[in-house]
Amino acid sequence: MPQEEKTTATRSNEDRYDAQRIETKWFERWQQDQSLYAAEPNSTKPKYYVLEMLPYPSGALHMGHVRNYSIGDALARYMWMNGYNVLHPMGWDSFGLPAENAAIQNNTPPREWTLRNIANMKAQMKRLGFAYDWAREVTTCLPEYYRWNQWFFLKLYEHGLAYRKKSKVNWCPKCATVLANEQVVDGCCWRHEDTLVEQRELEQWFLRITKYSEELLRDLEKLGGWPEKVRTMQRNWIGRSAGTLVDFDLGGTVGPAGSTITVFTTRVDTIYGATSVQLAPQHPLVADLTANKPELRAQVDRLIAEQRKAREVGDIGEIEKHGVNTGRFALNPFTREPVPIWVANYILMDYGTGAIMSVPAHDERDYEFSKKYSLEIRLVILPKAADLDETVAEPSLPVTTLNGSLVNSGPFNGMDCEEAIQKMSEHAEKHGFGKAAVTYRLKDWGISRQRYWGTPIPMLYCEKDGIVPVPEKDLPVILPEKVDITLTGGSPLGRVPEFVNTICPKCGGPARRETDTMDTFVDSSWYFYRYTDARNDKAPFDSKTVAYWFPINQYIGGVEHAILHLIYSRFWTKFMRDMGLVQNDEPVERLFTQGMVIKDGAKMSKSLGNIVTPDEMVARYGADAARLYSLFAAPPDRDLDWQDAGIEGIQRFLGRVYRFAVRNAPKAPVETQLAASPAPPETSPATSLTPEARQIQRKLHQTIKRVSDDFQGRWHFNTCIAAIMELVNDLYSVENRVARAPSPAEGIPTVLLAESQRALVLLLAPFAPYLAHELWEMLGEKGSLLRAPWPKYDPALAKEDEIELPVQINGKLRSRMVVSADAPEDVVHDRALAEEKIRVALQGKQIVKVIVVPGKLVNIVAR
RNA sequence: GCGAAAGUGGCGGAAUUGGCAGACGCACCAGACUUAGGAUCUGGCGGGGAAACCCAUGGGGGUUCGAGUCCCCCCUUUCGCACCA
Repeated sequence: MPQEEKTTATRSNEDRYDAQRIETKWFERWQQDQSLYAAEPNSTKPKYYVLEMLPYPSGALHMGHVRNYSIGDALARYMWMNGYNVLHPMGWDSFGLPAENAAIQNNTPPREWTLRNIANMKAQMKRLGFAYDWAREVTTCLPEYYRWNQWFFLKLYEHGLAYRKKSKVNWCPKCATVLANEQVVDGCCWRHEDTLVEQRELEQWFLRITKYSEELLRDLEKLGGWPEKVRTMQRNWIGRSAGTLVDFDLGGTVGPAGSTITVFTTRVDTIYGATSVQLAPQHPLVADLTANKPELRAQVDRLIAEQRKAREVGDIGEIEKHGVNTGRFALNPFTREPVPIWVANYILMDYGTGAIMSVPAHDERDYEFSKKYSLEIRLVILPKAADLDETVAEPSLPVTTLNGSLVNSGPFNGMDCEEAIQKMSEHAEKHGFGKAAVTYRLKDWGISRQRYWGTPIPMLYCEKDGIVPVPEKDLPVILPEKVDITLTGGSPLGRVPEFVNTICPKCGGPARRETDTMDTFVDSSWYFYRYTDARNDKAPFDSKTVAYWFPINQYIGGVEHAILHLIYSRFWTKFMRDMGLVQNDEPVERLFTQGMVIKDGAKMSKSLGNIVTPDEMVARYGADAARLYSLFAAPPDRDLDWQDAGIEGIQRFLGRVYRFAVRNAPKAPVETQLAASPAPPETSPATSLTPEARQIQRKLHQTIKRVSDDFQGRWHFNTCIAAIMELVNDLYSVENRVARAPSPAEGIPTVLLAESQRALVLLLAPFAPYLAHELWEMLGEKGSLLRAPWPKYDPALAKEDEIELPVQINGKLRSRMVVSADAPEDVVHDRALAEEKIRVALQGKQIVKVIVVPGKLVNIVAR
């Protein structure tokens, strides 16, 4: 190659990296082939289902989306290149409140607003070059999708898993609708963190997710590919607690005849020490206890106010314990002793039974409370340690250990706590005043929403036949278009007579439709099954097709869905399995939660004005640069601090790659220089290479190894992109050295150069697809880059010939020496001691020990 | 209060099993090419010191030939849980 061509860059337009030109060219080509990223039907390849969480079409993509999809797209492309049949779809979680709010503000119908946003965001995704199979696109707000929500609802109803009940529900005044428990955070609405959720008594549809409480908990053990953090959050949310229900008899003094107070306890072994019963202020019996006692009622109301206030502050744990004595008594069924009934502000109605037995000697809260009100404290458990220690007369209270034995407990004296819990539960059950029980924090999923933009619940109310499901053949129940959606006066659908008024399919008489719509988390509970068979109009999907693709091999999204979407969709899968629709117990094999994109130390948000938009980045730097930077700036599981200057560095790097390729573009078709397959060992044996060529070859194989390893393991794309940069830096540095060399024979063999360029393009393909395609074409390659085999590395060629070993004296660096990489230990040992600097430093000292760590260092211990 | 993760140059971040702390990138400095440079190429770049060297991974102890990495105590940040009976 003539030297003039290899010197530093010239200013010609040809070798300028013009991201817009390259990306526009390929963007247009990709638009013409809609099947480019389609999965192969009847493929013999192994399948791989990679999925990013579908977005809500809010209007435009933000950088968090770009990051999420850049990770998924890199993986999808990598798996394609590794010979997998890849499913990589995308869709729109397109029902929901923002569309209604926008409609109210801009006077645009929700449907129009939503579809316009989808069109915009889809165009953005395409421009960013994400490889989605758009033929499988799912849009949850269209009847072709939501009819299956309705179908599933009917199936749930048939199986007794959907039911209607009147109950206290969470109401957000700003959303003007009911919320699920999962949508309440610290007593406030998940969308309005400053808005306290109210309790309203309403008739609502619930899904019986609690039927699967135990399995949802147990199967978390199977999800080894999930972050431990997410599993812990789900475990906490399900909140399993094993204990005993015990009825305290009221002796007919309170409430209807035979009324009892049922308490839940995990420590029934301490029941002989129960010296009071505590009720939540909202407990139903409180009404009877306070009947004709306005003074008492007022005190209870004060307790309720205290609870509310603590919730508001979001710190119920810090509430000062207060209680009132009702003056009534309940019988401890074990001792037949009457104990006073109190109402206390620290007892929660929504946990357990809303009533507890108070055992001050063996529970910290009960101890604190009973001390305050001078209630009796009765010791019934002796810790083992205190038994042995003669000098301690009384163990310090409260004693909460399970490692003790019972005293003052009648026939149960002397038993271990564990044994006593079992025996006493059996005893209670045998005598009809209790039983072993498991309680969960998880409650049934309330899905009714008093809003317009959602799936209509396919139910009718007939005066004669009561609740009647819409017959399957009448699905979908279409969401009407022209609806007044202002926030006043309950469900908007209730104001559409032609929707509400219908005919009962049973009796033919008049009937009213349900006017609430479904929680949008219903939509996302099963959408990923629909992708496998997205255009099916006979069923939500074909079970055989699902069996081929499921479970999802890799799911990628934000950790904010750890308990909402990710627990609902696990429930949905288990229900569908029990229906025989799917075979898998769990929808997602591996879950990856990427970090947030932040800027200037805060999450990007309009109100803070620290927004960087993808459109802006694509226009200024190109899609490749935006994507590559979102992967390079931080490991994907950590938060990413966006810096505008950082993306410029990435753009420079892409320019360096491009210019190197242009300078060294093959003069003849590649086929004549290089065998068709990338088989480096044969094409360029290490032995005959100049040091420069060998350096490139070694770096090339090391880089392939590093990038491949990262995809297989840690997904630290920041370091593997850094590795590719190092390779490019080495290519530049060798190019420069060769250009300055006296003899042309020092050059890099054309074959090795071509091999390096080819591998470089392949390594970049998952991260920067536009540039990779451009260079692939420039190399004269004809086949699809997406299906080109991922490069292989040869460990022998990746190995260093010589290494620089540090030589330490007492752990301090004193010298360095270059040795052959496989030099035997004794040679390294002798060389180290012969080093000039070492000899000087060791003068007057005595060598105690020499530690040689092959390939790492030498440390001489001397005194 | 309990649990988890994190804390490394001016900045984002490397250091996969205890083995040269600071890879890669940004910013900055210098040189080259240039009418010009917000382009490109080359080199420098933790702090102190003239140098030999010394000091440095939130702070303090410890284990070890050797600690960013392991152990103990403490501080800060983020996240999760929080009177769960």
